[in-house]
Amino acid sequence: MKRQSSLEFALLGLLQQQAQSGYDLRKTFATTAMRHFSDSPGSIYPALRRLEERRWITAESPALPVDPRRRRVFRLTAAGRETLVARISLPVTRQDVIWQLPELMLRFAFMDGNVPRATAIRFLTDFERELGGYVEELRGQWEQMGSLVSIHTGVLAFQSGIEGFEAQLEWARRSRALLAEEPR
Amino acid sequence: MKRQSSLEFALLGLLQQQAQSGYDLRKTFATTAMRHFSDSPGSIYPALRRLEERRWITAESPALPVDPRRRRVFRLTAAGRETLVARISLPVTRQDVIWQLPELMLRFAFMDGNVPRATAIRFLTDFERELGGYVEELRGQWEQMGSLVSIHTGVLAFQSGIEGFEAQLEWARRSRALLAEEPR
DNA sequence: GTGCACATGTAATGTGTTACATGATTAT
DNA sequence: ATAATCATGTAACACATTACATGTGCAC
Repeated sequence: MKRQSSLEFALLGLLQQQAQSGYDLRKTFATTAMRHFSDSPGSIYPALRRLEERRWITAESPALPVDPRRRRVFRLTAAGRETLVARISLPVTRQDVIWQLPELMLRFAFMDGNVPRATAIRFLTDFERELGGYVEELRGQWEQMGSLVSIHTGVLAFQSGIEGFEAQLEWARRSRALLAEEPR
Repeated sequence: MKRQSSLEFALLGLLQQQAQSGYDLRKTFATTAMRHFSDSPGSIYPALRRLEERRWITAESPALPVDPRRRRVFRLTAAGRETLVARISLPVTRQDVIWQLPELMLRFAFMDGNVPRATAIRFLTDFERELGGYVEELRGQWEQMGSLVSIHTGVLAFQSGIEGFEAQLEWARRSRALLAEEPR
């Protein structure tokens, strides 16, 4: 039961949306908002091979008789889809909001078409609870840092973190309301 | 000219503030806002040894004749201090705001007592410029995602990212004003 | 015909993670 | 006495990064 890496998860999610080649995926990582993933061939091709070995994706050789550019287009298998859905549906823990915020957002982003809307709403509910608790905890620490006689960059940096989390909280509340209202 | 890891940088910064043992550092990582660093012994002790080998820190044996608990208290050397200051003073690039935001905040947090206030102000100026540019770019992508007939979690997740960055921008502007006003 | 984008891959290296291991001191 | 905390360490493993390597098709 080895936990797959974030990169592998991202690859599964992208391949669920659209069957494509390693090169296509690299371009996505290089040019879109998923930039924080490396687009280096040394990370992506080995990761694709691992997914292939686990039978979560398959490579179909492209338009015949031969594609001179030997492109390999990958698509999700049923097992891959299951893995993806399982990962997306994981509960939101305090550990996640502390250490894995980007991955949580990725999970939310991949929910479309993979899980019912109720799951997305539950995700946001849990997210608000855990993140809210964490922000309170941080606030407590912040107050103990004492009335700053002069301005310390350390305290300011800490504040920046809190405000970032608060923005995410706000976003979650708004998004949950949107999803709840929205018909269908 | 090998680039040191974020962990090594964090260790240098903490040791500059206070000479302490590996165990103390682990506790800091485990309990404070620097939680996103692992507190596992398998990461910290080897990292401390690397820093020791490069002569950036030294271990002094504690209160003699013998500390039965064989605590090793580390402190920065002059060379270590130089390394720390150099890393803190690095220019803020677009790459940094995209891929290394947490590390940027760490650099800002460690500025106190290590670099003049003007450096902190310049940091924020550059930070605002680069982050502002990146946010504009993201907004452009967002508009091209098209008027969402229905609400997609993907689009919402994207929005969350933008709003997070905007919160950081706001913070930078406010903090820069504070630093500029503040006397001394 | 030269350079660039397409397309995939391997090898070396460093480092973070997890799990394991050891032993002393303090609290109950 | 015995559990928890203090304190440091190693070994196995997986993974990301960087650099290198190869070759095609197309545009100018």
